[in-house]
Amino acid sequence: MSCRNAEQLARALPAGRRTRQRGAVLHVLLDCPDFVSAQQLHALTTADGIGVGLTTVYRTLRELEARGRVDVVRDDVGERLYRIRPFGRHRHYLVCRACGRSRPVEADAVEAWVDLIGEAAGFDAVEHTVELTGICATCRTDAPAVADDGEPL
Amino acid sequence: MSCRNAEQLARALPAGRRTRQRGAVLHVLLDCPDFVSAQQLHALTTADGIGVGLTTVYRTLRELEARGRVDVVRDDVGERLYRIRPFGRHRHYLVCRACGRSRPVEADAVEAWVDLIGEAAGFDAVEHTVELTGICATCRTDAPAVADDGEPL
DNA sequence: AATGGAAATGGTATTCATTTTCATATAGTG
DNA sequence: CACTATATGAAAATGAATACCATTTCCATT
Repeated sequence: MSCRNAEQLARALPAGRRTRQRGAVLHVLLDCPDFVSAQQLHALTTADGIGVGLTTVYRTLRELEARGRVDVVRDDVGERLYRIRPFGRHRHYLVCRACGRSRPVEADAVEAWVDLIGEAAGFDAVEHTVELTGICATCRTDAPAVADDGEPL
Repeated sequence: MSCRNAEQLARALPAGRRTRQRGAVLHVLLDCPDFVSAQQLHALTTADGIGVGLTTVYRTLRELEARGRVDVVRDDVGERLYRIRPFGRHRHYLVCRACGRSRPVEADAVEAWVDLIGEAAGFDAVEHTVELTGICATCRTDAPAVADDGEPL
């Protein structure tokens, strides 16, 4: 577990008290370049020896979400997946359905479109979610990352 | 419960056998201009006297989804909401967070953007979900449709 | 360093949408 | 009408997320 993101961690933290558990959740999140679930984070902190209760993981994630420090998507089961917001502002992602790797995409066009639509319809306080999934070039070329039954090979 | 959508119903049905239950689910769906949950559909068919088992409601909805006859969104709890696809093809919606009323929006720009992004990133089989929510003009002007605690007034 | 109270933690129980199971009923064909 | 693949649905299972609440911890203050 590296610490190269120390200042980013410090920036993300300032919400209430500094506790071992919140630090652990953030550390794991910062080491995950892709979206992870609360359950996975719980397992990862446990594996790291710094156990964090499931309740606290959920609470911390909700707080980070409220503070706009993470982006959230839902997988096909409706489970929430979290990822540290890489550039400080709201982003959308293209996620590979095979390997799970995600990359932020340039979405200014969509933001503008949303504003336009909302205004045209006379809606206030318009919020939006945009999620893109596909098969990345690597997974198309290489052997599939998962078997047909969904089990890792 | 009107029958003005008889031909639409007939077009939507052709999947497996013609049963009382599937007809009932479709009837209720066609009478709902907005998104409804599986649980609500189950309650509605029960209220209509044409009871349909919860299992069958879920099965029918999954079939309709697979056949592309309904659009699906998720509410903030992750619950799936269904709506008959009004123009035969994939649509996106602007949903009022206060009254729940939804309207399809013109999203060709987004479809084009998605294709562009997918191609630029070298992704295949790109799928997307776009959901817009806001407060409609009526709800902004009139008394709010729900109390602060979320209970209907 | 000691204190005290507000904030945070986490094990357990609960909720609730959705899925699975499987015995029974039904559609629709021959 | 009989027969069989298909459909139904009650009950049980699953699983993410939340509520509860006794216990612990942070940290400003003395």
